[in-house]
Amino acid sequence: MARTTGSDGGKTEAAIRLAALSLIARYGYEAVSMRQLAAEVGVQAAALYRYFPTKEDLLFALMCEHMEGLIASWERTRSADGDAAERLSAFVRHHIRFHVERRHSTHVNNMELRSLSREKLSHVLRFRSTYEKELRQILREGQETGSLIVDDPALTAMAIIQMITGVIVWFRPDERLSVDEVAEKYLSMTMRLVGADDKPREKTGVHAIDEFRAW
Amino acid sequence: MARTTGSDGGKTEAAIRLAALSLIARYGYEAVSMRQLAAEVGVQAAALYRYFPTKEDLLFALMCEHMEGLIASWERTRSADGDAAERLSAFVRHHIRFHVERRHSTHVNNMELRSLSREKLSHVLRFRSTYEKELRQILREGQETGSLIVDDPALTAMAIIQMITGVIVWFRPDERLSVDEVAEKYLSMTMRLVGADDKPREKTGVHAIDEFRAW
DNA sequence: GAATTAATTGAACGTTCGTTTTATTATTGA
DNA sequence: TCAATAATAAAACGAACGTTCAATTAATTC
Repeated sequence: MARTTGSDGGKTEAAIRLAALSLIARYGYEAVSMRQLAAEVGVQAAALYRYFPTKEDLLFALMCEHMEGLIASWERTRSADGDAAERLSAFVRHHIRFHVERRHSTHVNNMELRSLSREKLSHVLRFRSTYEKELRQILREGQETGSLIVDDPALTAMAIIQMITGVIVWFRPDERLSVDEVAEKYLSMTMRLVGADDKPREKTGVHAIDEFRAW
Repeated sequence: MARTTGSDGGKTEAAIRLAALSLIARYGYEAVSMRQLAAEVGVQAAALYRYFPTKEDLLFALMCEHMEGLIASWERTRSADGDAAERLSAFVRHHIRFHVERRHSTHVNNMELRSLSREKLSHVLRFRSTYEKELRQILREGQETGSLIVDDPALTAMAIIQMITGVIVWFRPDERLSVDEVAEKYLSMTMRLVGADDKPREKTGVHAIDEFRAW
């Protein structure tokens, strides 16, 4: 046998990406074999090589897609106006929602960096650094205007990102808390962490994003 | 050839554990082969099986050693007296120091859980839960006495642990910051996060641990 | 409807994996 | 000094790995 009825390159590639994210998130990149992935897609292992030249290229493609999506989504969401506290609120809310809605690719991006070659790794790290710089700039502005308590913007940015990304380690939808409830709790902790009161952000930040997200 | 001159079971096992932590932390459990590990130790692969029945048992032993050490170290450090803020300070300082000093085994414990079988996994998770409960109890006490702002003790405990464990991802000794400087910065952020001022902890917490750590 | 292209199969390649077995040597204790 | 035991080497096991190649069929184009 050979080409199957109804086969479509576009759909097959999408199915490969989806299955790969799910399997790698659960078992790890090294532990997932190309045959296992092919079986999940419902195809022979050789068919995968029509879409991705090597296993590592597949991993790299998944990571790039995630990071490009993250940066593009934040660029669509962020607003130039607003003080540092308001922009920080928007950043935290967006970050948590984006990552909770993409648990698998977030896991892959956080856990599988060591499986990339030097060049591919530095490519992904450049994406990361672009994104982290957004948070650092918000913190630095808050530090300069005195509206936020930020001892070390770079260190604080790492601490905040690790805290709010950590949601996906334990959070599962359909539990006692919704995504939005969790996001608000993490936002409160983040704002206290930088010495900003809850009050101002509740007046401004919430509804601007509410409209965008169509609650 | 067979037994080599000067060979010693105790030293060989220790060398295996050390090399395994280093290799697995760098390349990941699945990516490290028994032959690669044996070469790092300076021994043949078959010799490893005199100390660990399987590769997974080796990983499990490394994880248990780390968690038992963490819990025992905290039990030696913690003090029954002091308010919630003081006990939280001690917890954060101890956590950061312990993990920074054991970067490799911390990495292995955080990244390789998925490579364990169900039974071994639940064994390690029980260690984790024992340790996390210590932090939750501190936060709950602070919540009940009103000395700390804690909306949800379990959620706050996860957020704090993920933030302060994240140090090992970016922190390297011999840089612009020492371990203790980093620990103090994270402590400040943690205390603000739970709405506790810097002032009281600087008076009490620091010196009690200073003596223990022989600064 | 014939030619071309897209999509996939099935078999095979050489390599590496975790692990076992057997033999051999160093050390220890009587 | 000699048996017993501890520690290792060397070779081999079958299984699984990522990947390639040739053959084959479905869809598309003219």
